[in-house]
Amino acid sequence: MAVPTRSTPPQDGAGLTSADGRRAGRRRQDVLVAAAGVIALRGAERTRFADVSQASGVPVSSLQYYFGNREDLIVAAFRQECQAEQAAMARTLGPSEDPWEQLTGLIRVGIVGGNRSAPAWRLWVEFWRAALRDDELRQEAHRVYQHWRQMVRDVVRAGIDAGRFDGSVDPDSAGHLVVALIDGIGVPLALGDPAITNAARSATALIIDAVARLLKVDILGDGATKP
Amino acid sequence: MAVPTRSTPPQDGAGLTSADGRRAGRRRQDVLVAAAGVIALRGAERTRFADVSQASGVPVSSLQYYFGNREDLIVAAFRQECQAEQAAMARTLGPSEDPWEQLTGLIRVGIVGGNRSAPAWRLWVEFWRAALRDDELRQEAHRVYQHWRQMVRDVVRAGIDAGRFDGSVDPDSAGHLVVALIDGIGVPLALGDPAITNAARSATALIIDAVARLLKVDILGDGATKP
Amino acid sequence: MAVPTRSTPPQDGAGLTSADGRRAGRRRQDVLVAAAGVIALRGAERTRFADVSQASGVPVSSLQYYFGNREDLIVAAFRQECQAEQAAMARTLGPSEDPWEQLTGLIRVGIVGGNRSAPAWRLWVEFWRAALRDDELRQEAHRVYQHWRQMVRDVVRAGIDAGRFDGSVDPDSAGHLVVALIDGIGVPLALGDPAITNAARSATALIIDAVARLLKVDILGDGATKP
Amino acid sequence: MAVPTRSTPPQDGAGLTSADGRRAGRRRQDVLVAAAGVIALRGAERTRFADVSQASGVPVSSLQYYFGNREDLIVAAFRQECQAEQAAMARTLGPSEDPWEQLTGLIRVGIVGGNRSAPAWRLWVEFWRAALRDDELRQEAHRVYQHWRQMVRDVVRAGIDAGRFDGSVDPDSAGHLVVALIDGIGVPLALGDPAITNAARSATALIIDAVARLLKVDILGDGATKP
DNA sequence: TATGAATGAGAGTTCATTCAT
DNA sequence: GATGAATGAACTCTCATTCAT
Repeated sequence: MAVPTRSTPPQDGAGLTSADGRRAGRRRQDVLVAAAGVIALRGAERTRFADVSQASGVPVSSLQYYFGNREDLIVAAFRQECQAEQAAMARTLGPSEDPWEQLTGLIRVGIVGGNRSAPAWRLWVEFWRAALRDDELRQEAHRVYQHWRQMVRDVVRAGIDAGRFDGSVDPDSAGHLVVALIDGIGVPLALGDPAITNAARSATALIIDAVARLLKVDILGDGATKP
Repeated sequence: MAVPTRSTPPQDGAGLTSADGRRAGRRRQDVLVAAAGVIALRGAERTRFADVSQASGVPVSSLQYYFGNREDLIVAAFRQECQAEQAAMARTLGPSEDPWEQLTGLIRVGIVGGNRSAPAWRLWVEFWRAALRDDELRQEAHRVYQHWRQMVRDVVRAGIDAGRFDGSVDPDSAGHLVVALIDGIGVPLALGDPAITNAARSATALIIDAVARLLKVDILGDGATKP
Repeated sequence: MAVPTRSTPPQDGAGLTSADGRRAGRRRQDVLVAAAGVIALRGAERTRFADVSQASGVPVSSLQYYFGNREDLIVAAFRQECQAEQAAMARTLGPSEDPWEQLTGLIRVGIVGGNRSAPAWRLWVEFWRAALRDDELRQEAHRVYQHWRQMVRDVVRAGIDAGRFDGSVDPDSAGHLVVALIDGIGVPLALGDPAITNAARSATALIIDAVARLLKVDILGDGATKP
Repeated sequence: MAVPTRSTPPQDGAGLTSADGRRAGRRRQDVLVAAAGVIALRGAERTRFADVSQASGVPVSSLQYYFGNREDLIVAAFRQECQAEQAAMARTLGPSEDPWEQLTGLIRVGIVGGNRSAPAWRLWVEFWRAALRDDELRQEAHRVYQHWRQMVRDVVRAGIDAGRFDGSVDPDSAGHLVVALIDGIGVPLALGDPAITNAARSATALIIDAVARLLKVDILGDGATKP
């Protein structure tokens, strides 16, 4: 029984579940996804209203009506992407209860993203760049990092408790390191570095191996962590 | 072969050592350093001729006369910065002959940069962003990565040969991982992430520790690598 | 003949007294007063629907529904203000029967307006400016001037007949001059000219004195006009 | 020996007499005159860069290069007009040494302006309106009024000293009144009020007559001021 | 009747670039 | 060789207005 009204202006973050706001949310959402695509393609600074308009089919003035500002549109697109990423992360933890599987799952999702590695990484580089000078985005970035590391930390702690990971490992540090490894391998991936792209061992395997080494994982699950 | 007049519209990289072209080279160099400063401050896309002019004291039209294009000026500034970074890296290897000390030296320089961590990292993030869409800069980035990893690889190999690092370590992988760890920790540093900035263990210590763990370094140098 | 529903898209000037159109008339009136306030504050050209909406609490699209056009809304506001002014003038004549008192009353009201001199004068300057290029407003301005001068003329004539003013005075000219003096002192008042605002003799006294001089008023009312 | 260079950017008020600034001054001056024309025609608020560009033959971006701002262009045009007016006033005093002739000269110039009465008055109304909300223009307006009144005051004082005007007249008040009369008659002139335009006695004669009355001028110059 | 949603038109402003010394 | 003057192009933003309840 969707009300066939046009749509309502954003209300930023709200309205996703409101009665007839669903369509508004839809349109807003669609625009943001389109905007994120443009950003990945052209870069945030070169993302014009005209580009997003063309990509989304929404008139320029409507975009301004929805988001107020070019700046705000870009920020909204980034935030939406961050939320999507975090949601994907959270979903990853579900399937298995094994800490190591959960951890490798997180790493895999972190590196490969929504199965389109390079473009996704380009967007992240754009995000970092934008967050350098935008307070709102910087806060968002801190939140994302915090969430990221916390998920890793929790899994590592669980792994230690379960005797799967070496007890000498500091879960906090592990959180920092795993995230750093992922971001750090993401940069050359974004840049299409042939040394990574064509590496005998894929980026993901490389990182997972390193993490196994760091945690001295008991890969077999027999309680004997690596020497 | 001395150029009798002041200087020639640069020819990129040439003339740096010519007799009185030195002065011209100086000016070019100074401008590029100033430009890099502006880029770190305002972002590459928002770096206008007027900004660089103000920062360097060189008139706008002279900048154009020297570098031709806004784009070209930015690219030149980035390349100059890359070269400076690589030179700094190379210098780091000199003082000691001990592989572990050399390696930690590289890491230290990589993370702390020219003793102004955050601003330097901002410039790197800008560089990655710019390299995403500029062929010339992307090639430059690949070169930088290659050089980086090679230095690490060589040191690791030497360390293994010397029995300081665990023999099971793959020097190639080590190169990738060390560089990834550095870049990966650099991003939150650039963003002023409080979780890193205020961390009990400094970013550098964190990374060095992780690398030690990965390489099972014989820290004491007694030939017994970590278990 | 009562209009059964609330009100009709105004028809300019009609419906003010209809049975329950009174409410609608009220609202229209209120909006126009609010609009006049905005005009005095921001200037007619910079008076946007949004401003009047905010000042009156009436939604933008309702304003358009009521008044049709931005232009038309502005014009209506000015006309309403003119009518109010003329009504105030007419009321002034009532209390006294003495021509000189009536004349000074007119001058006083003309200069001080609705007891908020400067803002009122700002509105008049706005009105003149608007009337320069709007036929409807220009006609209105001519009407206002005519009415103004006529009131003065009539009072002057009565004063001459009563022997209070010098017989050599031409009532027509007096009308022009008195109105000119008032408008002419109003301009610096509107502009906050310190030379007027802080003048030893207030603007009103200055003008009344001059008019007395022009008319050679027999101030004492003893039949002996000034020499 | 005019240097055939293009022109130099404004420097507001300066450069009118500088060596090669003459051409710059010329162009600037021409633009301002053209702008004043547009303002009189369309009103200051509706004066677009495009209008002035068309009227002056100077490209829009050059106008911005010269004046920086639309606002600043308008202000400059008004100020230039004010200066021209004041210069014309000052010139008026020269020819005769007779106070009454000087005074009527001032009045005539004040009312008729540069021999194009109505358009000139439209510009003044625009000026007042603009000065209502622009600090710079408001100051300018105060200066113009001050100068205006001072000229009248000085002439009146000279006239009293010479026995041509009645000694009971206060020169200060006379300054205010004469200026007020002129402005006050200018408004209906600007509005094309038929009652003034077609008046048997022209606006100028009307005002001069009133002033004569106020000052009890000894028109014949025989030392006997009017009774 | 009255109002929120959406959009087109128009204008200012910034900035790289060209031109002429 | 080096620089100031001038200008065109591009883009954001504001705001009246139309449309659909």
